[in-house]
Amino acid sequence: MKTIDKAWQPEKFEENLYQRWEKAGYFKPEVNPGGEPFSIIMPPPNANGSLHIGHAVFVTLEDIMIRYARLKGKAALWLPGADHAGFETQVVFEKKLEKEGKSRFQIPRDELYQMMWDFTQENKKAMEAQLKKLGASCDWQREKFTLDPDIIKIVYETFKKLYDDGLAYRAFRLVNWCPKHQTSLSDLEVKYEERQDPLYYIKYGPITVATTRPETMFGDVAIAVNPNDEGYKDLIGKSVPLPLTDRDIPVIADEAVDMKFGTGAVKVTPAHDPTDFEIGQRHGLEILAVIDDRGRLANLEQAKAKPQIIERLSGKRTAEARALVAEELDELVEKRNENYLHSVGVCYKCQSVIEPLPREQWFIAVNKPGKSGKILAKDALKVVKDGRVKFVTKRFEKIFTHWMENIRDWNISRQIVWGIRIPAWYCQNCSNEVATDITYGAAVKEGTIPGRISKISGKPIVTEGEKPEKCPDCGCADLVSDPDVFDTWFSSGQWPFAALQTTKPSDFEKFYPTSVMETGWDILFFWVARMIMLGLYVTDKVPFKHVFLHGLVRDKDRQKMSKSKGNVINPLGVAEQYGTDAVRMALVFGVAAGNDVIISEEKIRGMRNFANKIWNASRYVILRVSEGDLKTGVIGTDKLSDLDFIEGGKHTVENQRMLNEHESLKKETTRLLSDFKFSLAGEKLYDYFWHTFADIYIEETKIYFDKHSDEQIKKNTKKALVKVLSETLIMLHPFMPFVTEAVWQELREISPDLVESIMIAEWPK
RNA sequence: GGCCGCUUAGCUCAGUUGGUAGAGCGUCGCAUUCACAUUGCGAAUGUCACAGGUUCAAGUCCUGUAGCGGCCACCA
Repeated sequence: MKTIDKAWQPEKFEENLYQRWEKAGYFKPEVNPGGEPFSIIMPPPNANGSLHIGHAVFVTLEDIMIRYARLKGKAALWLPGADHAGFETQVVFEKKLEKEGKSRFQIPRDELYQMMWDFTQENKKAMEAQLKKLGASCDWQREKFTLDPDIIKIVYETFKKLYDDGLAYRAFRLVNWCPKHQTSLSDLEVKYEERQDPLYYIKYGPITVATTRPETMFGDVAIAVNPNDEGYKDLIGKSVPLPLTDRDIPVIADEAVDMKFGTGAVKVTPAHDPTDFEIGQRHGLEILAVIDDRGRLANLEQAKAKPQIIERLSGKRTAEARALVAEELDELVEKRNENYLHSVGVCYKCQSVIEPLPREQWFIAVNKPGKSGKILAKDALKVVKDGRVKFVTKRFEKIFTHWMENIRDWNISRQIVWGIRIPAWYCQNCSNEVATDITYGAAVKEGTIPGRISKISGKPIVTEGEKPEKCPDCGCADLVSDPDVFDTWFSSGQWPFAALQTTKPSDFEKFYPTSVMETGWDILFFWVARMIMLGLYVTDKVPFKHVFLHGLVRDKDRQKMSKSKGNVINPLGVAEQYGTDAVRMALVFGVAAGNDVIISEEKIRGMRNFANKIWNASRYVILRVSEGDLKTGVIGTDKLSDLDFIEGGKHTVENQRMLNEHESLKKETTRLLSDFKFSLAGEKLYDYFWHTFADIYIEETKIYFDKHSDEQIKKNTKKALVKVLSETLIMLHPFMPFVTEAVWQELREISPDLVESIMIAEWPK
């Protein structure tokens, strides 16, 4: 005697169902061998923590797309992965070390790398379990990690290709330096804050200059004025004394100087200010650095500072030095504008003020043609304009275009250990900068990372290119490797093709370009833009045909979720409490594409109620059709062998109306899903199932099950119930995979023609 | 400074090619051993920010105004 539970109990089903699906191979594209390829590369979550509610959004949306495609008979591949996440992870790990009273600067490079390797592997494992809990139907056998040796090999090949093409180059430039993390950052990783600081007016002999940063004056190499500024005409070409030092600096003329700002004269510090750097380049000025890696005054001897100044200021942090310099200058400070409002660049992770420092680093040229004729930014703009890459919410296309049109060269060197080591070597003898002849194929150097053996190649994993035998310029073997690692986005920018080229031999051929890239709009520039540029550059094809961007998750008061505000919803926690289906549905319901996702526990509870509604309405159908006992839930023995209606059979008007409405629902839902309108499709199904199928139709059937004795009508009504229910379940399945499958299995008891799993059912036509 | 978006029921938001305003949560009344109280039935609440315009018809298209939010930008 089989019974059916009175309520939907997700905890009783979810884990088992997921395991069954995975074991049956349903997550693999091979379940639909002849199907049209459909592919999504999962944005690999950072392996430095656990999944948060934002991850649940992408899992839900991508799983909806994949399950829908699979039900439509496509060979649907969802390729999972995890990201080592370079700097991000190192920041997390450094915090962890700090709590233990340690500093990363005390730990040898290889040892630190090893520690972080273990750290990310642990996180990765936990994240995989969490993705499964959320019902992600991705192909785990194709899972990739951004530090897999075969991925590193591809990243090296790309770098080499860019280098040979003249698009990856090493240059001595001003970079964004975080003095806390002691690494450079890309322009995107610098945030700007409005601040009020004093603006000092300082007398340099006959000229007064205005500055917010008097402490950089030791690096001054000139005074610049606008060539059209009558007031300074006579001074151009003359020299003025640099206070607190024993040297003079020239007065030069440059168009970049705004006559109306301050006194119309600027101190020029090429080593510590981007505009000044450019002025310096134009006039061939010395780059005199007086701030070190830790953001402290240094090199004051070379700057010819007076001895007592060197004594007093060397090693002082810039903020502290600022006040001290003002003090030393004394009456040379003509006046101070105390509350000058300006924006200051800070590190996006630690809010330390960014110091522009001159450093030798690797850059990617984005606006200039390579020898190949390719221009990264321009080519990327073109494919978007052509519609070869379509943004699902059109407005992001404008944002993308605007950014891409104003993009500047990209600094990819990071002075950290966690990441892919830049495979470049420098000759010690011929002082010739670069001797980078990268042999990437055998990316192996014994003992670099002790004890770390690749599962794939069986060789030790390293993050360095193989050392070239000799310098191509002078022939010596005295080569040293670049100590830096790549910006993590340089490797993740290659993710779609790199991942597909390293899973199965035919995957790239079959699944690239991928169908959809679904991710958060906050990484539109960081990631999506770079994927388009690099994907196009390396493969000559776009990496994806559609970009679907989702927003930020906020609470019901529109507040961003954060640990400090205490409004964080842990997706796994609420999934445990209300069921995964409820969480998933709550994350798409009422959310327009690209908009922020507003979530609250009440909303999740509402969707839990819906899951229960599905369960109970189905329970009713199963008990009715099988002639079971509605009260106890004991399923009867009657079965429906096929769902075709009896020839010439009679239908009640209610049946007929129901079947008609169901037909239009199918059309509508299919259209909405194909159009990426997940929210509308979900709402439609919700409304239909609850307020039409359950509230109206089922209620109507009660009447004629009780009152009519016509067997043919009864039979047709049963068939209509099962047909409408089973097809609606299939349509709901992408949204709520667990309850729909659980019900499907019960339904098979009374309708044996249904396929063994709803996952491999056919999308209703 | 440039660009983008938002303004619809008490709250949070949908609204698909312009065709008599919707959902979730909440509120009020009634029902209750009949699939489901994780329920059913019924009810209330909106000059769709404001001002113009196009149209037979505008929440939906155009122009302007106000408020809010976001992104980008090297102002010493």
